[in-house]
Amino acid sequence: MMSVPYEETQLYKIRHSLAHIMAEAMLERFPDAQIAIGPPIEDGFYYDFLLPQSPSEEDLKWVEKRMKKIIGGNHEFVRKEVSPEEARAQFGKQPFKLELIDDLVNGRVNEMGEEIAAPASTLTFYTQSKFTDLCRGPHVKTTKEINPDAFSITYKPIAGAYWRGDETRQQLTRIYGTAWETPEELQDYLHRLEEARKRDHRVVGERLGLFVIDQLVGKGLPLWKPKGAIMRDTLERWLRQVQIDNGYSPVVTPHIGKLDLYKTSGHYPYYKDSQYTPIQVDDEEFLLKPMNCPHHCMIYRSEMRSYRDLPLRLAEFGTVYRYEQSGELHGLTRVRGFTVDDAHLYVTPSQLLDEFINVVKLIQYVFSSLGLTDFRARVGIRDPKSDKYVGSDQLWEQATSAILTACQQLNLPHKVEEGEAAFYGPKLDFIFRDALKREWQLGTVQVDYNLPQRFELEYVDENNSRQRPVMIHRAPFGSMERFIGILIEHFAGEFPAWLAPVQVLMIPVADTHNDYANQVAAELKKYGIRAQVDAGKGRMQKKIRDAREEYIPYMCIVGDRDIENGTVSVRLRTDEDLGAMSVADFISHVNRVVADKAMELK
RNA sequence: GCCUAUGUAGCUCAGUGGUAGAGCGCUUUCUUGGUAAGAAAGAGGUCAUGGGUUCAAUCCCCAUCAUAGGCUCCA
Repeated sequence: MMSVPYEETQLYKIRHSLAHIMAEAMLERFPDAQIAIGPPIEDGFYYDFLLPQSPSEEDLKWVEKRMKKIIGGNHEFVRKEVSPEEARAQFGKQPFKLELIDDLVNGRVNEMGEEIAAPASTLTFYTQSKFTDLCRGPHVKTTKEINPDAFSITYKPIAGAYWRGDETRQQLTRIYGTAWETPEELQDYLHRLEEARKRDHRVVGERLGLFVIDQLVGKGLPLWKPKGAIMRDTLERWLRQVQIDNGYSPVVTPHIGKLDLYKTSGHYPYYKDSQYTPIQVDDEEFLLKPMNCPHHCMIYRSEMRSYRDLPLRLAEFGTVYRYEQSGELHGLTRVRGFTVDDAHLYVTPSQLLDEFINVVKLIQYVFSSLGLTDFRARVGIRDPKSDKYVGSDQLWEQATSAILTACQQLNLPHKVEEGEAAFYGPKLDFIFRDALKREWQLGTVQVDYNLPQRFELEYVDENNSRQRPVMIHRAPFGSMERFIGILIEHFAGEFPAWLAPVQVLMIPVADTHNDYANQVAAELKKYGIRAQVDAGKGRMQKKIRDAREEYIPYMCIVGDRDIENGTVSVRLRTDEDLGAMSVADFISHVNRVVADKAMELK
């Protein structure tokens, strides 16, 4: 299917034009405002302003109303080519625009900060109604093409944004808008946002009792409650076994290490700002472990290695601590203490490609077992303009080409992106799209020639000469916290049975049936099924309702009939009624669904 | 870290310049009910924290902390 690039669509023009209309209305409300840029984005547009005071809700409502009025005026968007001098004259009181003009005329960057090929000798203006903007277009012909009831600028609070995305420069006020061709599409979009809010893992996690973040413990330091911990443990045990089956060796390392360890690894100067301050004890300094790699390298180095020992695959669910900036913390997806499903593979150069391919296959297996099928691969390479990377060009070439070759051999569609590499090597990331089509970076595989060098890792080859191994870093989940956060949102709390914290809830019809319910639950537990009895007060209808709201996959209603026949009456969280079945049949049913990691409960 | 907003019971949220309320949840009692909320009573709050204004502050002002939406960042 051929698709038209976004830049050429009508929707793009509508959104771009609305950005200009918003700027016009804003200048009426705030005549002293300085205007920066206002591009279309996914789902809408924004415009950045420097304002004397921040706009209130009333201001935004006024502006939105005024925008509808401007649209109703049926104004033309008039394009005009101008010389740099004319442009400067027009925007004499708009310093941001003057800077943009300078950058265009001097052939530096365009309004989005992208490098441009040649200096611009002419610039273009677009004018609608009483507003003229420096802009390359395209726009709608007239405001008639815009449906005044298909956009909103009050759907989202105003935001702060740095001029040119540079944190050392001025902070502007950004107003976001969303815009569509029809009011129905707008409603649909707002509805989707509402849905996303409802499945927010912070909300669902609280409601289902999975985890809690308490400020007395510290920001970004989640506490796993019993129901969350059992999920996490289930995932961890499964992945650990999968890894053991694939030749990985579990290891365990401490939560702190001497500062010198990270100086040796080279991590310390690079990530100084995002680490907890070192702990001083006697004459030594320790760091809360920000990554597991150095510890694993020391395990490698603790013995003389032969080429026969390689690949050596060291795996650890290693908890690390990173001092993320406070504004970046977010529920479970961005935290300060988290557990990486980490492994480091030490391989000979000739094993690199095969091992890399095996790692990717393992990650694919892990994702597909969880029913996560919608993901893409991204190859992150160096940003040629940055000097933050270590290692020789030759090693970078080698590593990059190994990754690209692996992608080709695996037939893995991938996109190469500059500047996405780690400081020590290129990487392959798996970007997952959840049920709401939002993208999340999950698994990552990285090739590293740097750490083996820094730790002087060696093995003895066939000719009895010492060689340097290559290292592969990999984490299919990324981190347990982030991964579970994403699973919560993807499944909206309705986990497949094998992951559900409570798999079966026994609901006695009356409390005279509690004994039987307890007896059946004990039997289920014997077979490894996570079963609970709701022996509390209240009617069974209420208990069914509560179980539904907790998304418990199986409800077993038991009363006189079931006691008489030795059955359970099974109701699914999908409201489907499986009717009465013997306890033995139910156990084998649940065990099959759990063993298959099936998405369906039937 | 920066911009903006918010902070009242375990949760969701009303409310007021004269020291507080609802629903859900929790406890107890009554109800023993076959597939989405039975009834009643009770417990529970230094109104985020610290200052200031005031005869009087949960409410107004300032600071701090936390949270949210963004920006920047993300080994």
